[in-house]
Amino acid sequence: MTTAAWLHEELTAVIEDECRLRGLDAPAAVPALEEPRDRAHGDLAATVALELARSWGLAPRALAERIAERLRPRLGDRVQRLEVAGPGFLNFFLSPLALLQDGRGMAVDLDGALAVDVGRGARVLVEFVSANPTGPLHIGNGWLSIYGDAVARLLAFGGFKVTREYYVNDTGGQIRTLGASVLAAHRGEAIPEGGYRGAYVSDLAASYDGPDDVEAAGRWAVPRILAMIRGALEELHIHFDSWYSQASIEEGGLVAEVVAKLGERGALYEADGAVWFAAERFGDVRDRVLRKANGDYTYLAGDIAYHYDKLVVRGFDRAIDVFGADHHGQVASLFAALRALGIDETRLEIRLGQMVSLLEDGAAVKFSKRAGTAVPLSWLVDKLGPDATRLLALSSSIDRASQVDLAKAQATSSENPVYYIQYAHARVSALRRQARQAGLELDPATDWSVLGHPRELELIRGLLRLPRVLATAIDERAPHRLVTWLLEVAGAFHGFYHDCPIVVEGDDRVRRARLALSDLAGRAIARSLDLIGVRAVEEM
RNA sequence: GCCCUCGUAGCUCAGUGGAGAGAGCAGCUGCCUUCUAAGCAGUCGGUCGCAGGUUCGAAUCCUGCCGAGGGCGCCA
Repeated sequence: MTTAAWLHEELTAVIEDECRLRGLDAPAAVPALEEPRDRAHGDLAATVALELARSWGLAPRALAERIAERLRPRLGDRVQRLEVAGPGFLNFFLSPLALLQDGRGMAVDLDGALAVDVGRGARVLVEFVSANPTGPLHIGNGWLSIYGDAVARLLAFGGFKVTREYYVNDTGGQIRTLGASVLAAHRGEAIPEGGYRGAYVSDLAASYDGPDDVEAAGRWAVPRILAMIRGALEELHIHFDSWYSQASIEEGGLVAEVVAKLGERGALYEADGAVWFAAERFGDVRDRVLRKANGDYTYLAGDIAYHYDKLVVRGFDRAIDVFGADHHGQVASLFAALRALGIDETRLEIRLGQMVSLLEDGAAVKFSKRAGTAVPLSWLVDKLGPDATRLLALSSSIDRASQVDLAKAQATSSENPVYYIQYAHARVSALRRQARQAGLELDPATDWSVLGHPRELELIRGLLRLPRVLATAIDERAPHRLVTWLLEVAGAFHGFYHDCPIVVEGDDRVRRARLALSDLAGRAIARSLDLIGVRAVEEM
């Protein structure tokens, strides 16, 4: 057991005992100990006294003193000092021994230390990218593809059975527009108003040999464009388990079936020759058309059927959609439809990523296919490589509209954070090689008690933070938290490496312990990099 | 007009109920005859958009305002 877990147990025991003495109900749970930002406040801190003071009718400080007094005799040599500070914080100063024990424990069983099983085998469908197959992916698409892929990796690590799916919008007006663009280019005519003008259109048109029909040309072009999209994703090590066709849902009759189901539940009405979904009654901001006056189904009708397919027909326990903020308008409608269909809406989770823009000459330029400001994803990957691209995309939260400074991303590529992290791993790899050559055996269970340098302790503290960070990253679907941790721990490792000789150290016991610590850092970094899909290199 | 998201250092961003707010880049200053200097150390830099409120405690929660982005189609 880690020191933090053990302290939490002791603290809980004291508080429960104190409750009995006072005839009070024990709190549902004593919050976990926190790591204060300021080391002057100890290694771990508890805020229970502040939280319980009111209901116990005591001054927080007095309550903290009382808890501290009861706790002190139980602490032994793993805690150097317990002090009450500020308004009533309980600050624990651990003995180096406790940290070293925890570090050694983690080194001996890293898998055990990191294990989280929040998924319990639940089947989750993660839908992401799903960009219309009318042109190559741009950087904005790319950012969210990388995010979706990292979330899928995290969920799989967290015990979910994950399926990655790309929803292919291979039907409807845009495909006709695409077909018309290809045909026009094929005939050497001008691209029609509102059509697709990229170079890929003329490339495709050159090899088009089908009939002179807009539908046919569109259907012909889609798989070819999808191949381009797939290629760009493969470069980033993003693979899908399933490419799900919108047309197939329509042709299979599911759209009609689901619309009928909504009708049976009294959620539909007709007006102006169209079939409407009474979405407002189910929480949407307005009602929506599902079937147009001309008999065609709307995109929303297909999307509702698609989600019905995910959650009912295919029976996934959970569906996670990763959308760009420009699809924000769909969210309320989809949830309204789930409510109307009687499907537990908590099974659907929609992650909206804010828009990505390009920073050029200090001004943001939005990605727009029409305005011609969409930079192809593959262009950036060619410049930076998959690792730097992925790390750049994952270093900030998707809740924030991020700005990519292309000039900086390229010019400072050697100073890119990805190299800082990979360099730490490469250094560990070099140490392992040199240790082998020097006949120094790597043993995680070696005696760690010979360590104690501030750099060593700082690195161990950082490593011990990983289990909590990982759990949070999974829970919040926030891979950027792992990136933040990687940067911190890489920094701690570089500091340790700089000040603490390892293979060349004279004291053999210290050599072995430092090698074990380095090795642990390397494994923890490699594991985390793998979860965000960035390679851990052996040398640089 | 209504709805959603965001506003933190010159720039790009962490931190979303805990104690004097952090990192990287940019600027300035040191450190390579020992395991990779793609490194380490120091320094400069902030009314956490503004104003109220809730709380023992607010960058974090609530309200209003300002600013940015997105949405509000019988488009997809």
